[in-house]
Order: sequence, then structure tokens, then C-alpha cells
Amino acid sequence: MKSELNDLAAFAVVATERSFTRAAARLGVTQSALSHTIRNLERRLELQLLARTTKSVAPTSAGAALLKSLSPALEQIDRALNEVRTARDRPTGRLRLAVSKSAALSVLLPKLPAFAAAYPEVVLDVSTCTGQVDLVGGGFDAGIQLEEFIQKDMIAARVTPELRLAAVASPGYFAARSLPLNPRDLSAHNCIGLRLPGGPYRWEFEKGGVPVTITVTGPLVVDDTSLVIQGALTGLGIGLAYEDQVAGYIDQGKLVRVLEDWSPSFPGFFIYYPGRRHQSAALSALIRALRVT
Amino acid sequence: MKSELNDLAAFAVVATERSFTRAAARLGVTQSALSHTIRNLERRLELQLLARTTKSVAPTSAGAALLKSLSPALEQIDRALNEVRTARDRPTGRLRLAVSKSAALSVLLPKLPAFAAAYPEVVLDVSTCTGQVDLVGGGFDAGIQLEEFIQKDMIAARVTPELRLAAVASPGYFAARSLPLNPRDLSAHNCIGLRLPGGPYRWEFEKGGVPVTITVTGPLVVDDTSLVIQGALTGLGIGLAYEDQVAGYIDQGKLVRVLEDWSPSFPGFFIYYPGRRHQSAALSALIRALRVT
DNA sequence: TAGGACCCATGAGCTGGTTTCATGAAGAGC
DNA sequence: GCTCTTCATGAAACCAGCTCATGGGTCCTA
Repeated sequence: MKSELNDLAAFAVVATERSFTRAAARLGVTQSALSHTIRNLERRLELQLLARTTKSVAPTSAGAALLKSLSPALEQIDRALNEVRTARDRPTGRLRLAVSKSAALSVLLPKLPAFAAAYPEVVLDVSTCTGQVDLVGGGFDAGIQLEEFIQKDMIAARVTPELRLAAVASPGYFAARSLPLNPRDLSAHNCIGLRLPGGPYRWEFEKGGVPVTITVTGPLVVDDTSLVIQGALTGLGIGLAYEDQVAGYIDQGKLVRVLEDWSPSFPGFFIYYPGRRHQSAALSALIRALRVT
Repeated sequence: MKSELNDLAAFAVVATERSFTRAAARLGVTQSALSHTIRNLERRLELQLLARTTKSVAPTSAGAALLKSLSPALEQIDRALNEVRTARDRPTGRLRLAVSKSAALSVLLPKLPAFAAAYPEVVLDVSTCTGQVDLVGGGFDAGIQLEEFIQKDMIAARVTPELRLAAVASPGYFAARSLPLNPRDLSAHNCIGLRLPGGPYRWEFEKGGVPVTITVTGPLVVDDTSLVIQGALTGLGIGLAYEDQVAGYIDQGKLVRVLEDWSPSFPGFFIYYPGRRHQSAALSALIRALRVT
């Protein structure tokens, strides 16, 4: 790590100030310290950068040439640091998010208009992802997923209350069939399957603390929950979807809910991110906007 | 001098390598040291720059933005450093010289063709100066002057052997006048005066260890020794010039030398520069090319 | 699934570089 | 001539940064 960057910065100040004393004051160190620093720098470079007599200090040709390329670079770094500091203090810049499709629809979109209005300088760069994502490896700042898909050692904040799944089908589908009263009855039904990255989703139910897992069959398997709902609406069979996504259809009578007493609740969606310390203002703002206690 | 430039450089390496271990190897330090460094940097900036899990490291959005402005600046600094190192090892670049007119003519010019051929990458930026010059204050790398005009605490190297002055006039001038045999005889002659920055030059002679200083008068006073010679050639009177500058005219019979036994020798010209350590290759080359033992 | 390889984090402790202090030399100004 | 300012230098103190040792965690493999 033995880099001479700090010494170069010191040199730049001395060269522009043309005085060790003034430069030392600007840098907040002793003149003596600066003298040693420059001396060491010159010793390591084996080249004199500053010519000095008792009455004046000026860069040599070599020093002047160095300063010419050095100072714009140092200024650029200074600008970059200031930008970073504003990113810390004022919500600005891009946030890369890994979000499940469902969460994008039910969590993010509803709150986006207010968020965008409040923080016009923030750009949300959303990638829809299914299953577990390597947040850091993918270069994401945060993710919104079901709790079970959240990687270890992440900080998570709840963004939905507990959720429940609802098994639904169209009234037309049930016209010729009996309603299932027990999850095991589903084996006699057409069920719309959901494919997860790890394989087909096995439907999970629970009643009185007794969990039941069912492998379902049917005419359609998809990898997107909104397609499940569409399939149910068209009468293909029974689909499993988030309660609040189908509540409207149930109210309108377009879907019929079954096995409600068997549907367990589960923790719902969380926004999560690596590292608790020092988030950018943009990320903090997003978490504040989305989180529910 | 508490600058975080070194830490920023370390951050840049980690961010591009996307690994603390590899970055540490590249920087020649322990992975542990890097971890501490980045941690401190983030603490001081109060902003997380690198997201890390046990299996991957990647810049956060803020870190990526910082890196984007940082890396070109760091590369530029690196290039600048390399240029400086070549300036040390290979004669390159500009040398700013403060040279008296006479020295430029009699010392520099004769050796310039060979020097320029040997070191095509060196540019000599010559300012002709009379009298004592503030080398450092003027931003010069070196000067060539008479010994008496060289500032204190300078390193000096002889570039001419001892010089002598010659009092000369045209044969036509002496046709109607008697030759001076003693400096005091000059008061009866037309003498071409030389004006130095500090006032008129009072002609100095010496014989047998006895110095004599004469204030001369005449129809012409100039501030440039080549004009003195021109004046003498046109028969205006007696001029004082460096022996070797008028030797040719004397051989050709265009000038006549007088008071030769009274003309003292003096140390001649020196190239001088501030600071003995770590000269640039260009300056070393120039000194080597000019110096005489 | 147990073990090994690898990676990052953390705390303690030490080391060496950086800073300060004190002093000296040299010029500028009054 | 005296004082003030500036830069250089050596010695000593201090502290930042490094290393060492260790721990937790993931991934790969047998």
C-alpha cells in the first residue's frame, strides 16, 4: 500500500503555493513536516521537483511537468469525493434493485409515484429476479424478495405485512366439480403449476399447526404468478396466488376461493441489503419509503 | 497531510479486482490490511463503497460512481509519475536556462549542435539575463554566468577556462593616435562603455599583482558586448571584449589589441543550479556536455 | 455430509513512518 | 545592525497502518 499519492498531493500544494509555510498552513501540518515529506518524495523519485533557496520556492522543469498532469487529476478526485459526499447526504443517483416480479407489482409500483416525486434525483434500476440472487455478485444495492429467498448475512426490513396465499378458480370451473375441502382433494383437480428456479413449486397448506405439502398436476405450468391468475380466470383450473392480488376478482365473483382455512400466512416481502453501516441517502430513503413496521 | 488518497487508490484496486485477496496481492500487502483500510475509508466517508459477502465483492452504486471518476484520474497520475521517471532516466523535456548574452554566444551556441544531436528530446529554453538573477524565483533550472554573478548556495561547474579581456580598436582608429601603454592613458582615448544592470562597468586591469580600475569615457555606451565589438570595428574607439570573441578579428588585422600585458584573467563562466541532489537527466546531460575541468 | 479450500472480518499488538519540537542558516526589510 | 521570515535538519514521540492469529461463512469435492 506504500503509495506516494499523499506526498504527491502535498507536492502539488507546495508547488502551487510556492511556499512551504503557506502550504503547510493549508494542509494543517507543520512546515517541518512538509519539508520532510517533500524531501522523502524527491529521494524516492530520485528527482528534484522543487527548487528552493532561502527566499523562494519554485518547481523545477520536471516538477512543473508533473504538476501539470497532476493537478487536473487531483481536482477530478476532489470532485469525485464531493459527489460521493452528496450521494451520502442527499438522495441521488442510481439504485440497482433485484426484485421478484410479484414484489415489483405489489410492493414497489404502488409506492413509486410518491417516491419519484419526493426524490426526483434517484433512478431505480430494477431487475426482476426469481429465486435467490447473489446480490453483491450481481452488483445490486438491494433486493426485495420473500424472506426465504434472502441470503444469509443480509440486513432485511419488512415491506409487507404477513401474506397469505389463496387457492382460486373460476366459478365456471367449479360448476361441474365439487369444491375441495382438504388439500388432498386437489389431486382430483386441475391445478395450475408454478415453476420456480429450483423446480416445480409444491403447494403448502397448514391447519391447526399441521403442515401439508401437495404435488399438484394440471394442464398448465408457468413461471409467473400473474399468468397463474389469468389461467384461473379462464377456467383452466385451480391456481395459487397472493391473497391481495386476487381479492378484487373474488369480490367481483370472477374467482372463487377454496381451502381458505388451510391457507397459512407467511412472512411476506422484505427489502434486504448487505451491510448495516453507511448506506447511501438514496437507499435509506427507499427503505424508509417502503418499510412497514 | 491526512489525505485519503492512498485509501482511494486501494479502493480502486479492490473494486476493479472484485476481491480483497487478489487486490492485496497486487498491492503487496495482507488481505487483512486491505480490509482495515477499506473499512476506515468507508467510516470516514460514512458511506459504503464496496458490498461484500463471503463469496463476492462488488462496488455499491456509490462506489461504482466513485470508481468511474477515480480510475481515469489515478491512471493519469500514474502516467505522470512514469513521465517523471523517464525524465530522471532519459534526457527529455524542457530546461529553462538563465544565460548571459556572452555566455550564450561563447559557451552555449558552440556546443549546441552536438548536444541537440545527442539529446533530441531535450528543449533548451534560454532566457538571456544580465547581472544576478533569482534562479529559483524565475523558475529556471540552471544559469550560466560569470562567477561573480552566481547566487549563494548554488552548485556551480566551470564551463570555460579562465578568460581574459582584450582592449581593442580598429587600425584606422589608431592611425591618428598613439597606442596606450598604461591603463591611465585610456583617459585620452575614446572608449566604448558597457552598461551593466548595476551601473557602468569600470574597466579593470592588473599588472604584477597591482589592480587598476579606470572610469572610461567615449562616444558610445552600450549594454551588449557584441555591440562593443561592432563599435570597435567601425573605428569608434577602444572597446573591451572577451579575448576569444575578438581573436579572429585580430588575426585578420581588423582589430588591434592594446594593453595586453595589463589584461588580467578571471574565472570565466559557470553553469550553476540549486541543489546537488537528484538532477533531471536532461540537466545532468547539459552539465556534462558543457563542463570543462 | 464431512472435510478442505478459499474468502472476508476482526481484535490485539507492534513497527515504522510521519509529525512535532527545537534549532540553525540565510536573506529581506526597517 | 537587528528583527522577522523562510526553509532545512536532527532527535524524539506518537500514532496510523500493518501483520498475525483467529473466526465465520460459502463452495466444491469425495
